[in-house]
Amino acid sequence: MIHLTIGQLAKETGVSVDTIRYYEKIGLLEKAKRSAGNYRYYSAQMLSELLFLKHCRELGITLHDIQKLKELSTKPDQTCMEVDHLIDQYLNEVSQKIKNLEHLKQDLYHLKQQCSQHRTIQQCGILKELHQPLECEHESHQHKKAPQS
Amino acid sequence: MIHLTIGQLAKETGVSVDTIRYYEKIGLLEKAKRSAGNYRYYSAQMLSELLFLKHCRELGITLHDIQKLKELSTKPDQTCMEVDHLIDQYLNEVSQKIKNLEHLKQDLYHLKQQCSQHRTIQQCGILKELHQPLECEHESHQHKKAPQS
DNA sequence: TAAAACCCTAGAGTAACTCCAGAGTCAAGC
DNA sequence: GCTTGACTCTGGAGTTACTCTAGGGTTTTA
Repeated sequence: MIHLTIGQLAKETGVSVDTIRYYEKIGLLEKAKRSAGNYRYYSAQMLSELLFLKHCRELGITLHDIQKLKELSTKPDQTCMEVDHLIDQYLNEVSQKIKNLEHLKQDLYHLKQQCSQHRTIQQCGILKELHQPLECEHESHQHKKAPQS
Repeated sequence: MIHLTIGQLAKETGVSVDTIRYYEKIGLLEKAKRSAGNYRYYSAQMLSELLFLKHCRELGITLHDIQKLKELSTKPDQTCMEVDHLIDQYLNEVSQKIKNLEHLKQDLYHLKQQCSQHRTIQQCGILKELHQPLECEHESHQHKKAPQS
């Protein structure tokens, strides 16, 4: 019978202690059992649950959508169209993000060309260019939202 | 002499009213002059400042780094090595993000193959797979951080 | 003169954590 | 038995870059 403390679970899964407590707090992870001293402890089942969460997160699935997946899991006889659809959505999003980033890369590259080292700020082509509308080869680009770090 | 209200400035630049006020609050944009009725109003100079901000954001430059760029701008005789370096950093980041997303896309695509429509949740290959470690062709991938939406 | 359209402020909310202080618990060594 | 260090607990604040709300004032238009 596995019986892990939260620190051990964290090590085992690569998910931080804080994050595990956070998942519990928002109800994404079942409330852990407690020892006499009020420490959380975890079974193999919980470990596997947490790994599921982790894999989903690595795929960029939001906590909200993970919740949806978990709810779907409780209805074993429904078709999995919805699951399929959700993954499709993420595929589209990722493809779109890649496109936007490629544009961004072009723009940044173009910007970089404007300035070589050993000039002064006053002559800096980069700063000059940033004060103008961007107008590179791909005129019609619109990365509506700047990517979050 | 241009004399724009905040709403007009927002329309002109495509930056929301809330965002403009936010930039002022955090000191990224100079405090606007006020009319008798306490309305902000803006000159052509301010408009151009805001466009600079906007272009930077479109390139994914953080507010913190935009501040840095502005500070550098006030030292016209320094070399622009730092500016160059900053843009380089963003180029690297963007390239790395693209790589990670390409991996992600592979993973999601692989996942999608696991399930065709018209199965039940119980048989769903996607959900099954999410409960296992991901192990696709590119064994050694590590998108350390899931991409933010 | 009244309504619609605009503007003001302060503060809360968003996602998904991360970090902190202050306190309790546990195992090992002396 | 006691101390020390490593671990755990809680509640709450901080992060980024906004966005939204409530509750009010101002300006413009009909």
